[in-house]
Amino acid sequence: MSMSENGRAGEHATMDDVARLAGVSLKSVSRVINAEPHVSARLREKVEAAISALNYVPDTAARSLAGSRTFIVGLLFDNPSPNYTMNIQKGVYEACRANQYHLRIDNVDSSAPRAEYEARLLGLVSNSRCDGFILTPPLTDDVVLLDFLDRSGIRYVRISPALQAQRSPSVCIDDAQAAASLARHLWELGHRKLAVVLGPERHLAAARRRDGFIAALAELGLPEPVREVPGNFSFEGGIRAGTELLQDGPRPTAIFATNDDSAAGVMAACAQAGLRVPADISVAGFDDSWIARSVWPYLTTVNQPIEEMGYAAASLLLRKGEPQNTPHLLDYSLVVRDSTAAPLRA
Amino acid sequence: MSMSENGRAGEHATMDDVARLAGVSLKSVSRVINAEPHVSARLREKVEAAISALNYVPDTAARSLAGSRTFIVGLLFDNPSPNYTMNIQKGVYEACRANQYHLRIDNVDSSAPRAEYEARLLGLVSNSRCDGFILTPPLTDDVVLLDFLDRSGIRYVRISPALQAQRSPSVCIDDAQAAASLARHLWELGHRKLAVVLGPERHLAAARRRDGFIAALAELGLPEPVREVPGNFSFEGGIRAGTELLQDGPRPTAIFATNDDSAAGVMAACAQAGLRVPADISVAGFDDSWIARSVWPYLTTVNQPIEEMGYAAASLLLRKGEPQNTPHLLDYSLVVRDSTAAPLRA
DNA sequence: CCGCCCCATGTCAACGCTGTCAAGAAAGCG
DNA sequence: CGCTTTCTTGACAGCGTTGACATGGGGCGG
Repeated sequence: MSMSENGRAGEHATMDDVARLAGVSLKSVSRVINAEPHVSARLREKVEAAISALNYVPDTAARSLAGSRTFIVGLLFDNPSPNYTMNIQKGVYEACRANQYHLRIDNVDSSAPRAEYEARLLGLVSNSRCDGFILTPPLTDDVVLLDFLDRSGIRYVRISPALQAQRSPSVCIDDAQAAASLARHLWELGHRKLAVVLGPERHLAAARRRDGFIAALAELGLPEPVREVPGNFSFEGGIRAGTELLQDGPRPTAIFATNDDSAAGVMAACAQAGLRVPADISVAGFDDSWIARSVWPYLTTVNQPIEEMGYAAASLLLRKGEPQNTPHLLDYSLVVRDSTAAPLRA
Repeated sequence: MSMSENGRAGEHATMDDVARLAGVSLKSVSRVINAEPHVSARLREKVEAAISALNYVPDTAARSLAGSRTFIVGLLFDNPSPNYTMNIQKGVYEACRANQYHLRIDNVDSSAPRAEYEARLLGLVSNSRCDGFILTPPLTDDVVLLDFLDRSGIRYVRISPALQAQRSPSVCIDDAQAAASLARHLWELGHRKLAVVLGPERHLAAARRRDGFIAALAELGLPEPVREVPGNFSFEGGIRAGTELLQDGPRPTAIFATNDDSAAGVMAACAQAGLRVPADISVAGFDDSWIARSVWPYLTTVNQPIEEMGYAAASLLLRKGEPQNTPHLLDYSLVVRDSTAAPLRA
């Protein structure tokens, strides 16, 4: 109906205009906008007509000044991997938009000195006047932050928390099961000499991936132990880990890196060592991030619905009523691409 | 001085509290906060002491309701490449933070039908009540949007605009010169058979890179024409372009892809064709995005200070007084890594 | 048929800050 | 030394919305 006909520069209709045009009181307009009960259908219609005729959009500043809500969701990042961050952000953004909320993004840098970092983090949270926060790893497991939020009565939803899953609403996938499905995939291809590239020590989700992977193989009856080398979720770390695995000891026929960046690094190490993926060696990652399709061959990995997780987290945060503290589990899926294949017969 | 001592949940000090503690009027506090003239040093000190004692932070909602500013900068994206977007965002964010501004991010999707896209874009701009906008390509060259902003008297700064450089404040690098420096690098290594992978047709910056590259070679006296194949700034596009260049006709000894993603694709195509980079063929990109260090060998490329561009753009927007419409030029730098080397003697 | 309660709607004072205007103090000038 | 100008400070009314409360009409039990 309403054309993009708002006309003159900077002239915004106010609630007053709507009320006058609809012939009702200010408060009634407010009621319609906020979907409050005790509004007759007729009144609602009149108001809605006036709103769209005037192309009225409520003024957020006035709303938050008068009311108790700010209509802002805070998204907190620390040390972002660009792809992950972008995807989360996109999902959260869409959910905010659907709920007429705005998104405020803040970065903290945990590599700063702890005291400074903490001061900044708590300052950010207490001064930004958001209606709630969405936390991503590793902030999800920062006990100081969680304590502060709880103490202040600020709502928050965590994405893929590793600690105290029952402490707050959260969304995540079953990392262990997901890694297990990858383990079965490699097993079924015929791989028996396997290795894992671990994640950062404090990243507990990475540890769960490792555990799920190894447990699944044990269950399948893998004869020999899985080799494990450290990694740090980065491409360089992947190169180092891959190099280590290829140089010393018996060479694995398949390597599972606990995220895609590491896996890409492992593939680079293989190329350096003159091995062809997947003919000579299989490599698999985890996340299905953008890099999984920016390497050749395309990476076999586990897809986490990252954007969807962001969307779900924001929806959880914005939903009225008492939040559930049980984790909201989303589906992962195994994405078989070109970096895994049956091992050559020796 | 001030500890993170703001104490009880949700209790924020107001200007009233500050005024009372400092023993001055409300308005005086306001003056200090807004750095208005005509404030004695003594008064300023008293107020500042009270502010930090109370850990006072002005309420943005009230400020924007009462005043004419909203303290929000809008950052508009369309079809974001994750790395580019993240870096711009980071720079803009930091500049906002330095100026006590907040950042609002909005995405539009230009692949939607034109009418819908336009309605959304203009709605976004006119309803979001930002003090100004930062535009990134390709939004920088959307004439409908620019007209609307100008007509509405809304300030904006463009990052790397391609059209009508004098129309608004903008920040950019000299794409042609940057590509030329890459051309000279390849020339000096001894390459004489060169090829370019182009960018999306409408991306004019990509065209400028191509032009600068070719012009520099012509000036150096390159005996034969540079081969050109289409690309679309994506990894897949790079693979296709690379494959095309390697299959038909005389094989180039060096390939310049007009962005890093394409370059990574070209490298993948080389690997598929059994060629080794840089021994058999050199590859160079443009952007120095994150992918340049997520491939092996690490990519030789041109560094655009993307984050800095975001920072500069926001600073320009927030600076008081009449903005300059001459482009704000930032420095690029040639980043020589491992993907380029002297060609083998035939 | 009366009184009570509930539903629909309205009135009005905040919310925390800035813009306008006024007033007092200090400084400049002849 | 008195008058004007300039500098410094303050009083007060909104900004556009919501929350608390008031009001009046209709349904329902007794």
